[in-house]
Formats: sequence, structure tokens, C-alpha cells
Amino acid sequence: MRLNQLDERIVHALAEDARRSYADIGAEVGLSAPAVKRRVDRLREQGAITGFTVRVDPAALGWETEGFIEMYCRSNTSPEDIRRGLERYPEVASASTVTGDADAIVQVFASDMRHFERVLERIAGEPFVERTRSVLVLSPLVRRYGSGSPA
Amino acid sequence: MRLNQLDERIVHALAEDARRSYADIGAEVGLSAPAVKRRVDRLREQGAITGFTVRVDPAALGWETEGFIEMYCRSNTSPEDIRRGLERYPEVASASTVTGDADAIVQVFASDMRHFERVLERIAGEPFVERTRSVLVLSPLVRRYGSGSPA
DNA sequence: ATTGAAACTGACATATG
DNA sequence: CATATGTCAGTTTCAAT
Repeated sequence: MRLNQLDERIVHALAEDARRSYADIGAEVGLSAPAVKRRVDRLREQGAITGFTVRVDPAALGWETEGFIEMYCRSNTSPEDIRRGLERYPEVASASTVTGDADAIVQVFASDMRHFERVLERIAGEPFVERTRSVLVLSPLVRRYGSGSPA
Repeated sequence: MRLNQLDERIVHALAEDARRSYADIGAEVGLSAPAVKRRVDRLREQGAITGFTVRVDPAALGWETEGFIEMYCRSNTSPEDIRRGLERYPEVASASTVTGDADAIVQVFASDMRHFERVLERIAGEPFVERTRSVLVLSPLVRRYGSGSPA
């Protein structure tokens, strides 16, 4: 699917501040407020916009420990099974199925090492998980596009 | 203190849908709308919440290929060297030094496979990089706290 | 474009530790 | 005494006619 230039500018404006009013965005792109809303509604229906979220600084919230968990799942596990299993954990910031040895990579933020270990044990104990391999983040180097961490 | 607990629930609610009304969130966490707003304002002042953004389908914006690159660096490479080397790539969404075999994990968004390969080759050619291992994302399952895609 | 409804924001009073 | 919450009014924003 392709977005026209107007849509891209609207999306860009929302990416910078998703709580701007439609009138405000309209003034920037040269449309009336209702026209902007119609486009946003259409973008949501088409799936180009999947929702609105908040950018957080994990450290400021006390999530000082970050890590990646590679999941190796039982052979008949579907991506949807994994998603349902993981979405209950507030510590899970992102998760994707991937190519390679592991079946999925899960990004986890925890308050400290003990907390991280607890989450790791619970995830490893999910029925569809065969084994896990985890690495801890030492230093966040680059964090763009709101990929969640210190500014 | 369980004040922090309340903040976490509010952030979690906003992470799922940043356009929910304060009254709606308050009903969920057991506060009035103004009380929720005050906490959100305080979280923004403290830097815990850095902004509100839109979740977009990367494919709709032309970023159809996502992957992780594990970097194995020369022994005397500092994290700062890696950061300086990677920040020039707009395709790099995040990068962190990690424990384990690899020295760093880099998250990359590209327009297509050819683009991804080109970025991979350029990164692998950086003077401080000894070798790389990369995995491609098949399906994004969970994407919270703004850990998303380029906007 | 206009109108009715809903949400946000700031002020004030109160309860709690 | 300080902090946080709830209620209320004024204003803005939204959504549908």
C-alpha cells in the first residue's frame, strides 16, 4: 500500500506528537480539521496506523535492566500462540519471530537483575517454550524512532 | 510505596492506547481523571514519559524489512567507537552492547531485502567490525512503549 | 459551517500520612 | 505540614448534522 505525500506528513506530525489536535495538524499540512480526521480514520482502517502509544524512558521509570531473550519453541507453536503468551507480561517491550536458530526474540525491561531473572524464569516456563538464551544489555548506544530508552 | 505501582499501570494503559481519555484510564486504575492527568504531567516533567507517538505499519511507510545484526568487534573497540560508527546509519533504529558471544546487537529497518543487505555489508565493513551474524524478523508480535518502527 | 457532546485544564476544598 | 485526591466550573476540542 502506498501513502501519498499528505498522508505521510500527517503521520509524521503524529509521530512527533500524537496528542496534537487535528486543527493544529491541519494548519501545518493545509487542511481543515475534519479533513485531517477523515484521513487519519482512513489510515487506521487501512492498517497504516495501528494505534497510538507513549514514548517512555525506562530508566526514569525504574526499568534499569534490559535484555533480549531468544526463545526456542516447540515445533507446533504458532506466532499467535507466542504473541498471546507474551502480551501478558508488561516487561515485554517487543517480540518478533525471526529467522535463524531461535524462533523469536523478546526485548525485556526489568527493574533490576532479580526482576529480570524472575521474568526470564516465567517466560521459560511457558508451555510452548522449549529453551531460552538470553543476553543482557550493557550500554544502550543508539535509540531512535522511539525505540524506548533514555533520550 | 505503591504510588509507583499506580504510575506503572497508567503508563501501561497509555502504552496500549495513548489516546484513551484520562477518565477512562482513571476508571481502570481507580483514580479520577484530574488525578491521572497530574501524574502524567509529573511523569513528563521527570522525563519518564518523553512524548506520545503513533504506531505505524512499517510496510505502509515503505520499511518492509526488519532485522537484528549481532556485531563481533575487534578486541580494543570501545562502546563509544561503536556508537559513533552506527549513528550515521538512518536505518539503525537501536543498538546496544550486550553480554554473551556478540559485542553488540543492532536493530535495522530497511525498505527491502536488497536495502537490508546493502546496510549489512556496509556495517560489516566498518573498521571495528570483525564479523556479523544477522537474523531477519518474520512477524512482529508485540510492540509496546514506542519500540517501533521508523516514522 | 454550526451545534451538541465530551474532554481537558485550572482552582478550590478536603482527607491522609 | 506536605502531598495527593476529588469535585466543580470555564474553555477547548471533537463529531455529526
